Amino acid sequence: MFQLLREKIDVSTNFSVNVSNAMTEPRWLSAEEQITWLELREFNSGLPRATDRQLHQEAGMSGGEYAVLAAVSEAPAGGVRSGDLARILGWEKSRVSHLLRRMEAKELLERCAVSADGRGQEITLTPQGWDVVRTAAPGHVTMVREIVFDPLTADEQLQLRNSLRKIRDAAIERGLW
Amino acid sequence: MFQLLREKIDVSTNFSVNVSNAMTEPRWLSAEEQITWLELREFNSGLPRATDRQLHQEAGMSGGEYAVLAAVSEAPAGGVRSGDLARILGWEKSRVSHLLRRMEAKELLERCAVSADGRGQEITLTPQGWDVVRTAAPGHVTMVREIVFDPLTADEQLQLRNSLRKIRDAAIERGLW
DNA sequence: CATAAGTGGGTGACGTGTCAACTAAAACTT
DNA sequence: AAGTTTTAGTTGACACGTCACCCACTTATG
Repeated sequence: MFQLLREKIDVSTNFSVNVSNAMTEPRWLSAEEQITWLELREFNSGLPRATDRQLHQEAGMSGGEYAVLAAVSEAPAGGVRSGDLARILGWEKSRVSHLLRRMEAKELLERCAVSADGRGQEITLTPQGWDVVRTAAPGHVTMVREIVFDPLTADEQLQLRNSLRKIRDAAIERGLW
Repeated sequence: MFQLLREKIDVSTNFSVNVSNAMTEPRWLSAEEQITWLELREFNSGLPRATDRQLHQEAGMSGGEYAVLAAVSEAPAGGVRSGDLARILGWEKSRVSHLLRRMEAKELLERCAVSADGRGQEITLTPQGWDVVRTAAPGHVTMVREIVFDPLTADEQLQLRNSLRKIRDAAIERGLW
């Protein structure tokens, strides 16, 4: 009936959509649009699942952990503030906080108070942390290249990127992101 | 150092990558590729987050729940087998099982044993379940249209879909998906 | 100086997805 | 008919992201 997003008239159950919601009938998705939307959903879950699985199997690490290790490894020697980390990764503070706690428990990184600001802290990789990124990076980058770049021409890659950026920018502008 | 996926030579710490991993240095991502990859990651988390939020606020429902309700509403009157549901949605059986249990508790649907196959079951929407999809659908489809279709031309939509399909097909073929 | 407002960061509950192991009922096999 | 293998579906442990608060420290305002 509501095949993921399209309205399909079914004579056996005649109901009236939208008596209260809005005066105008929404613009339902066409068959074409629906295929695109499903492809998008499939992609949104499938790609992260695939890359996460690779990381997990080959490096015993989640995608989030990799992102954090990589971001911290990028930072100036002194360490990073966890708020900056949140900004760099575009994550919520609490998400960062939770993940840092788990990673600290695994001794991948250290959180130590910073003198200048009583509430701040600085994150540094432990030697183990360095080892882990270092050994994980080659396998991960290879996977990423194989899965997203190899199947596309340079032109398609650019087109794809631009389309995604357009969607994101428009959404941000409208406060939907 | 490992800025999410590119190698950045840092003279202060000279280590040798890949002593054990593989003989050949992996093909690191170029600056361009890296931007694309980050855009992809951002998209993969951002779009579901945005649509889920809309659904949650306006319909008190998760994206997964919407998908199940929609899929079941599409099915022939007799109900769906949960295995078919898993196939339709492309989900794991356990994922479906967990979600069905929660949704049954909310009385959005019913699971009843089917006579023909002793281990099977058929899922049917409750009247409440119907109500919920029916009222949620217009708002959700509007959101989807605004966030992914409105910002793109018809041509871009098609290009996008094709690129995503290419990536997915190649990944499936290689067993990466 | 005191008090209010803002900021850096943490906490706990909750819903979710994954994996691996499991039960029970078909469906083959000989 | 007895044993083996599939198949349908469940369960539990675990990691994760979100949300809504909360706490401690800093900064601005009076």
